[in-house]
Amino acid sequence: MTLRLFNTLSGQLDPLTPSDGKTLRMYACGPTVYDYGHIGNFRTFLQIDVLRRFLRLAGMEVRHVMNITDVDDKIIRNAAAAGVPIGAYTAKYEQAFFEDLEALRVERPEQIARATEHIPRMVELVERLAEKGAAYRTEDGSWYFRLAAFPAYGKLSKKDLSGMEDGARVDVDEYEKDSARDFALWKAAKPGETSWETSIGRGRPGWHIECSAMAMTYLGESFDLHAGGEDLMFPHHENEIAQSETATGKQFARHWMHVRFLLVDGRKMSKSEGNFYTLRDLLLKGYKASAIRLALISVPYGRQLNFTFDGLIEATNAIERLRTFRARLTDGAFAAGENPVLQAAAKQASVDYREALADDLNTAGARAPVFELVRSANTAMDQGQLFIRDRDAILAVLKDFDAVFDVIEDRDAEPTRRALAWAEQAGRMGDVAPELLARQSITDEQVDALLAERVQAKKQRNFARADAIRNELTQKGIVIEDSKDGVRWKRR
RNA sequence: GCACCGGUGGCGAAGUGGUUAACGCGCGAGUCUGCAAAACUCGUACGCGCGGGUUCGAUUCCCGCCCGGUGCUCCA
Repeated sequence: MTLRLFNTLSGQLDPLTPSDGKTLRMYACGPTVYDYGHIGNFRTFLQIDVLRRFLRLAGMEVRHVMNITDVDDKIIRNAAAAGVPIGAYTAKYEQAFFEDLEALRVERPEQIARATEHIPRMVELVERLAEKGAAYRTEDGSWYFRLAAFPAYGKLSKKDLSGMEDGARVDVDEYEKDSARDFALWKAAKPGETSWETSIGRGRPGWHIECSAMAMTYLGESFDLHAGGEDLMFPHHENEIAQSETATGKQFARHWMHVRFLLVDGRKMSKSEGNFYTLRDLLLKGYKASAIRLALISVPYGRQLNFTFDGLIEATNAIERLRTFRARLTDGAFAAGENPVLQAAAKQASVDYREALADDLNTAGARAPVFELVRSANTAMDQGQLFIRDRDAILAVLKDFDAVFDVIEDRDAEPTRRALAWAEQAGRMGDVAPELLARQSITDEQVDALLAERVQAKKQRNFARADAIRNELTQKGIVIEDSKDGVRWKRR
C-alpha cells in the first residue's frame, strides 16, 4: 500500500516512496531546546509520528533523522541570564522534551542530531558554498548566502521574490549584507558568546545551515522526505534548499510535508493571548496523555486544528469507548466458531482504515471504520453472536489501529505520575487540579478491597451500603461497571 | 496589500456531481439493570457560508462576495 502524501514542492498528492526501494529516508526539524514544549510543537511531532507509524504498518522501513537545535540566540541569552553554560541549559530542556514525547507515545527517530555536535560539517558546507561563490564573508566575520546564486529560490513556498522589495527593515547588525534577503550561514562571535574556532573564523552556525549539514550527514545529499511545521516553509526550508542544492547541484529532498498550525480557541497560541499550554500544563489539569495524543492527531495534519478543552474531553470519551470495548473482548468468554457477518466487517474495517491513512494520512477518516466495527461487534456480543475467531479478527483490527493511534492500550498512569513528581519539584503543585489529586488518593488495592465489600453487600441485597461504596469511589474518579463477566473499574 | 487554507448538525469532523450526507462527542426517548455504569435501539443537518453560473442534476465544478485563520519577521 502506497501512501499518497501532499507534497508542498509539487503542490499535489504524490506517492511517497523510498528512492532505494527499501528504506524511506526522512528528516524532520526538531525543537530548539530553550523551554518546555507546548502543544503546538507536539502536534507537529505527533503528526510526523503518525506518518512514520503508518509507513511501517504498510511495510516500509524508515530512517528518520531529527535535529535538536541546541545553540541559537534565545539559548545563548537565556543561558547567560541563568548563569550557566549553554550545554547545561539545553540538557535540561532536551531531557524534558524527550520525556514529553514519551508521554505522548511519539516514537524516537532512528537518529537524533544535535547542532553543537556537527559544527565541522556545517563549516565544510559553508566552505563549499564559498568555493562556488555563493557565500561571502562580511567585515565582522559573519558569512552569508548570496540569494542571487540560486535563481530557483521561492520554489517551495511559491514566493515570487522579484516582486518583493528589500524591505525597509534592516537589522543593524546586518548592514553589510549585499542584499537584505541574503541569510546568515555563520555568525561571527560576539564578546562573551558561545563560539567555535574554525577554518572560517570564530563564531557559531546559523539556523538554516544546521539542518542542511545534518540531513546530508545522515541521509546523503539527496533524500526522500523533509517534514516540519508550516511556519518553517519560509524562510527556513527555502533556505535549506537554496544552500544545499547550490552546494551539491542535486535535489535536496524530493518530498516536503508541512504540518498545519494548531490554534487555541480559534487564535494562534501565544503567551500574551493567555492561551499557551505546555504538555505538562494539561497533564496537571488532569487530562490524560492518550486524550491529548488523540485530540492532536484526529484532525489530519494538512488542516489547522482548533484546540479546545471540549475537544480533549471528546477524545477522552472516545478512547474510553475503545478501551471498554476491547476489555469486553479480552475478558469475555466466547464459543468456538465464527460469524461470517463479523468476519466480513472486520476485513472491511481493516481495508477502509488503511485506505484512509494511505490517502494523505486522513486520520479523521481512518477512525470511522474502526468505530463502526465496534458498534457491530457490540451488537453481536449483546446477541451472543460473536465467536472466538471473530474476537481474534477484531482484536487484530484494534492492534492495527493502535499501531498508529496508540491510545487503546492504557499507559496513562505513568505520564501523570511523572508530571506530578515534576510539579512537586518545580514548585507547580498549585497548578494541579483538585480532581487529579483526589484520583491519586486511592490505590488500586484499596479500590479492589472496597469493590469486594460491595459485591458482598449486593449479595445480601444491602444496596444502601453498595451504593455508598460506589459513591465514595465515584468521588475519587473511579467508575464501576457491573457486567456478566464480573466487576470492571477504571479511573476517570 | 499580496499569498495560501478553511466555512458541513449543539460541538469536532469525513466525504461525494445523482439512492437514506460517515464517524466521534453531546443531548432526548426506550431496552437491559435493585439503581447505576457499560452496551444496544430510535431520534437529533427538509441541509453542506451567501449570490450567480455550468449541468438532466451540485453540498461536491466555475465566478463573485462575506466571514474565520495562517504566512509574508523569530516561531512547530
